[in-house]
Amino acid sequence: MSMRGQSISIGELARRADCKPETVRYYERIGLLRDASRTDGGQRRYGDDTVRRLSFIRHARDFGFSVASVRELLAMSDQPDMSCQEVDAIATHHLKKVESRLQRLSALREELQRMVTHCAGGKVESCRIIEVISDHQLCITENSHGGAQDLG
Amino acid sequence: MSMRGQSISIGELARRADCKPETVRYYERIGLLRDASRTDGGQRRYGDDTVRRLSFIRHARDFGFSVASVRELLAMSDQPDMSCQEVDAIATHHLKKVESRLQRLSALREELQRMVTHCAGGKVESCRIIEVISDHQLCITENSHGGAQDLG
DNA sequence: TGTAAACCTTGTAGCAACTACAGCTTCAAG
DNA sequence: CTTGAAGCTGTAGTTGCTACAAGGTTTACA
Repeated sequence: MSMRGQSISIGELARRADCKPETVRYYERIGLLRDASRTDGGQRRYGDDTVRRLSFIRHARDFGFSVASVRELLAMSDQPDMSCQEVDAIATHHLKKVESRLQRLSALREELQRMVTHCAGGKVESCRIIEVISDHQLCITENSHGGAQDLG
Repeated sequence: MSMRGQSISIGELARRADCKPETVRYYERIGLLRDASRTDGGQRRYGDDTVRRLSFIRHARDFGFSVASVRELLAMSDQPDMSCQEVDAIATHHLKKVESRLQRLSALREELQRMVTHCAGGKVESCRIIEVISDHQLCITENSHGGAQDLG
């Protein structure tokens, strides 16, 4: 095995994949990235394969896939001969979740718009925003109820 | 001070505000709810005022306001004579965040739809989904880039 | 009055997915 | 050969809860 291409430091790797060294170490710790080879002094050195792998991870995370899903996607992409049914299943499942999130969020936007529009700028006593938050009855949409999922 | 109206247990309170006892204790710990009065045996007892306050908190959280924002909103609603400019500012700020989140999410949905639609169901080798995640160049929208914010 | 179920108590640890230190060592440029 | 940036490990913090364990209290019913 040649050492050629094992010349990228953790900082450089992070820069190329648009994240931070801490994140790289974190991914190594949880097993998304394999243990890196080291210099004599103990610093990590990477090759282009890891740049590609890390970029894949970051993009998938950007797309909103959970680390667990990324793990599965990585395992599958490591086996090019496999059927991609499972890949499709994960993506479709994710799409469903995104769609329902989208619905909730847009109901929420309408409610907030309504609140803000109706706030006359007077006293807190008669503030439309406080009222709507206090009394769910004043909501138009039923969608805006149902448990907050990290919207905040 | 009469003890009348201090007869609601933590479980009952939680039920009325649609959350769990653990959450109530948590809110007490972080100072969103004041320390409750206790029975001789040391159990918490509440009045209707707390039911209203907790409902307010839960609704605000449902609307996606952070605990920090809820804290500010509570402080303001405790002062009915104040101008509600700040309330409006918090809500408007929140609305902006919701709107940008919404845009990102809908770009994400399109990309996922495109991925899933183009996945022919063949081998992982030629899987459209894996390709798009691997290579951001294949994305249509620019919006789908920019750092994942708790999408899942 | 006894007892058993249902509820409550505190404290602690866990979740996701990082992020931010502190206190030290190593590397690379000049 | 020095200096300053970057890297190392390990641990704790973030947000907003949730989930125990190991006990104590309340309440309803017989």
